[in-house]
Amino acid sequence: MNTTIGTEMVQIESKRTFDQPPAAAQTAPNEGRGDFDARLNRILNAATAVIARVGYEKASMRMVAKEAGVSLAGIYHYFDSKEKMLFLIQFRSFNALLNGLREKLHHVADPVEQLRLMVRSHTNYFVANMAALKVCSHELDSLSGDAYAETLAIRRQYYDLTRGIIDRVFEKYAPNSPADRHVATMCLFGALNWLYRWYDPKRGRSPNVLANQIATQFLQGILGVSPPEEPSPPPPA
Amino acid sequence: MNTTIGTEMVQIESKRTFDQPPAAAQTAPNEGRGDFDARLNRILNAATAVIARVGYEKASMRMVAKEAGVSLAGIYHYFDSKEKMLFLIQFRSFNALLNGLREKLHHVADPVEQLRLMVRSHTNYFVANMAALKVCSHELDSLSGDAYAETLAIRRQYYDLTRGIIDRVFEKYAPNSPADRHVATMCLFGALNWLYRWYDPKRGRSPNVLANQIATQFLQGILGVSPPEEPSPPPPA
DNA sequence: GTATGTCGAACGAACGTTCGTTCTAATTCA
DNA sequence: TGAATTAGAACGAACGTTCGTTCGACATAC
Repeated sequence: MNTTIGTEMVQIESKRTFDQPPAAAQTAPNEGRGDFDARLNRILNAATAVIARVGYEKASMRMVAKEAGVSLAGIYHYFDSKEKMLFLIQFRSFNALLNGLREKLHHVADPVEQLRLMVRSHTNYFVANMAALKVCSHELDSLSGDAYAETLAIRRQYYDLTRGIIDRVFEKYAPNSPADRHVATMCLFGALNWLYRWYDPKRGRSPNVLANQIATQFLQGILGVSPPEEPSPPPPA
Repeated sequence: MNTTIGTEMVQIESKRTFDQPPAAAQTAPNEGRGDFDARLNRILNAATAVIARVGYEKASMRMVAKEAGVSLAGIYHYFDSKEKMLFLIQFRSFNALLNGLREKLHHVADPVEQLRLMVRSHTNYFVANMAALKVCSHELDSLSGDAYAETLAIRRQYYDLTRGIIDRVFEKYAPNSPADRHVATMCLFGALNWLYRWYDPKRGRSPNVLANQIATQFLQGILGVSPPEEPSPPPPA
């Protein structure tokens, strides 16, 4: 099915199949789908909140049903299983994260600025979707089989995208650094993925200040000197 | 009860109470305790392995019993409950980590060297006790009530110890840095606690090289320049 | 216009399984 | 013998999932 995530469309499998062209499926061609999607999103959001609160294993389908205001059996009209439900949550988030970053990177060429962008993008998405990103960070191994492989593939793309930026930063500004690029990348992911354990946007520094410090620390850490500061307003958009 | 962890002794509560002096507790004064402790450790190690493998909620007491080669009911002679068992695992690890670091810090005065020591100590403990530290990093919220509060208190001590080092690094080498000390500290913990997700000592760089890179990146990150390198061999032990 | 048929959506109830924990009786060891 | 410790059966509770049914909106037939 086509589900809107942020601004991009991604293919997501749900229970509904579209082997037949959906032309004459409904009299009101969009109203039926709207109902379906609205309810799907409501359940997914409820599930995300519950899983973020108590963890995947402790989160029961009954809790999700209560939080979503839906019957227990009603949930199974949208997912085959609890595991597929978790898969959808993670898949949607990782896709949004990945596609959002890809799009933004087109407007920036310098690798240092790209890395700042990556950190800012990740932090902002985290602040806007705390529960979802907590589920993504904490329940990485709760899937198995094909579902796990599929999320792993997306995470791998996100890693490769970030790793490429870091490689270019090294190449351009510290080509002779002995630092292991993989270790450096995972340190950055560690700092970012650990956010869900401690960062509260309502109590701490603003997301932008936080992102700036993380990015600056990381860049100084691998380059050994203060990297060029953010150039005053970017060239005409 | 007194249980040996690494080289230090820590107070740990288990099922056995010592309201009575343990003098005449057993005919063989040390052999009985040895049996008890050996079996306790065997069960704890088995539980650590199982929980690290499948997670706390999915880890059943039956799995632990099988892994330890003990009957299901037999486990409950050593713990009141599954939660107390997890508590003991975390409590022992955090205590070992904390006391190990405290002891080592006595031999070093410069805060930069102290921080390198902290990273090396943490990394080495991780490599030597991968399953335990995975359980400590991943199951932080699986406890509740008093057990949670108690582990939180130890973690707080570990944070304070590290935070103090970082504060002194700033004070001595970059007193005017606008960086938030708390954010800096949590970035370091993020990089360290994320290790269990990706680092395999058998496949990647050696623990010492890894620790060096993490420490150097962090120090450069907050100081903006390469910090003084490790002084050649330490003074006579 | 009304009755009939169809289909997806949603429901409460129940299924079989597994969980943490407890009970009881047998066994072990000094 | 007697105290300590075991294994295995059994408990109630909670789990994910399925079942048979009902509801309501729309299409068709008369």
